[in-house]
Amino acid sequence: MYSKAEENYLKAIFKIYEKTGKHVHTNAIALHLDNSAASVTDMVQKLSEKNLVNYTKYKGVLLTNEGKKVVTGLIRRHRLWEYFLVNKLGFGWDNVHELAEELEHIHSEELISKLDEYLGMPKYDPHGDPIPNGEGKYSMRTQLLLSDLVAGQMGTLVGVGDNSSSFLKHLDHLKIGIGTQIKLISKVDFDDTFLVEVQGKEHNLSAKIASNVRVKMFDR
Amino acid sequence: MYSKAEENYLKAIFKIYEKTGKHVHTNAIALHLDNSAASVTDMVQKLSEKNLVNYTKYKGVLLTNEGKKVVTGLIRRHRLWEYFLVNKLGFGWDNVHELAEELEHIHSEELISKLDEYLGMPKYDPHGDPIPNGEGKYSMRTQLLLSDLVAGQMGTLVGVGDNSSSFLKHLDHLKIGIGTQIKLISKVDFDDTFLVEVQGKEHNLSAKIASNVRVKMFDR
DNA sequence: AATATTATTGAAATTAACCTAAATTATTGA
DNA sequence: TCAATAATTTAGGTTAATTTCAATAATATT
Repeated sequence: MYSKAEENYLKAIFKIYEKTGKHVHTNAIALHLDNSAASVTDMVQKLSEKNLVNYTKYKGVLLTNEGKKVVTGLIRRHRLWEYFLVNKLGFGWDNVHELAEELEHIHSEELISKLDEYLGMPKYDPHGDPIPNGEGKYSMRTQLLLSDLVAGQMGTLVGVGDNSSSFLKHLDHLKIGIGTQIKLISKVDFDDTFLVEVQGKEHNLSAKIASNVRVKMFDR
Repeated sequence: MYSKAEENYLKAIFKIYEKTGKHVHTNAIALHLDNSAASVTDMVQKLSEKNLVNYTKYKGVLLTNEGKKVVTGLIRRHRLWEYFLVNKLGFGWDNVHELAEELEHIHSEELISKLDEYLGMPKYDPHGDPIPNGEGKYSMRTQLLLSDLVAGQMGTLVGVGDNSSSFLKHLDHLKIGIGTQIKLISKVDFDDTFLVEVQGKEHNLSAKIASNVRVKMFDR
């Protein structure tokens, strides 16, 4: 199996690639992992040796299929543990990331498939992110950003774009969570904020918040 | 916090001390952990620096109170995870040791107290071993070895002295587990075996098995 | 195209956890 | 009691994952 360090590099590469869709530069990885660029070069060469990434000097890396498989496994474990921590042990959704980060490095296939079954094979984690199945497949929901709605439209919150504790705590405070129904009353151009209605109450949300809330439109 | 390696050394020292009750020699630890004696000396000196053991050159080590506290925490985590794996996820009792060995190194106090609560604060793990509470206290049951019973006496199996997979699988095969009632019919001096009755069936158990089965006598 | 900026690399050093081989100390049994 | 044997420690290395720092390559700016 791969070491914790290797796995964390692969995850970082995956995450950065998700945003940019281009070759992932060593510097970007160094920034993300708070490591020196020199360490990253070392590790990236090692990962390339093991055929987990394709590496071109000065250009950056891309995950190979093998590398993607490793990352999908990590994400599956991470999100299943988050689901367990929140829905069985009663942790808050703002509080489980670090623990899942440790638990995901336990590799037993049997453990994960039994945990999956015990949890009822959930499709989404507590932040609305999809949980890959045993084969690495996961469903993407058609979803929009709250900031992309048109005034008057209504949606159900299905995910958040940022899992930072401070953001999630803020949502908790507003009594907004997964499943909450949100109606966009209007966009306020003047200060680029969003007037919404949640459970009968009006709130004024910043653009930063609105662009980190993912909603699903009602089927009609 | 302490590293995995340090914790494993402390656990080994604890286990060996449990059996012998004397200073724990370098070689005994090396044997237990399958390390070289020289590595053990290194680590033991480090643990001594950190006041987790008292170390006398050429004589061996004893755990300090601090060291004992660390070990009790490890045992608590290990046994709670075993309980979870067996009673929630459906693992067999012969199959959980290695996984618990990994899970026990996750240090979150919140995780363990929430897990404990979720499990209903169990007092014994799936092998009948006591689970220390948050303060490190645990109850010892008055228990006997099956091999110490007198012919005709009956007891309930409450624990096993060996958690090896092969031993536990053998017990499974005989349909003997925690809670099983066992009656000693007679000791067979000739070949040092034990004739017992379990659920209406007679079995002839070796001395090795009988001395690794712990029973509690019926209260009358 | 020349220069400035940013990214990448190589070399040398560090730390934790190991190892082997050699030296030292303890034990024991003739 | 003292020499042989066993156990332990020391000394000196190895490996994985880091770091820092200086040199070099690629890219961007004027």
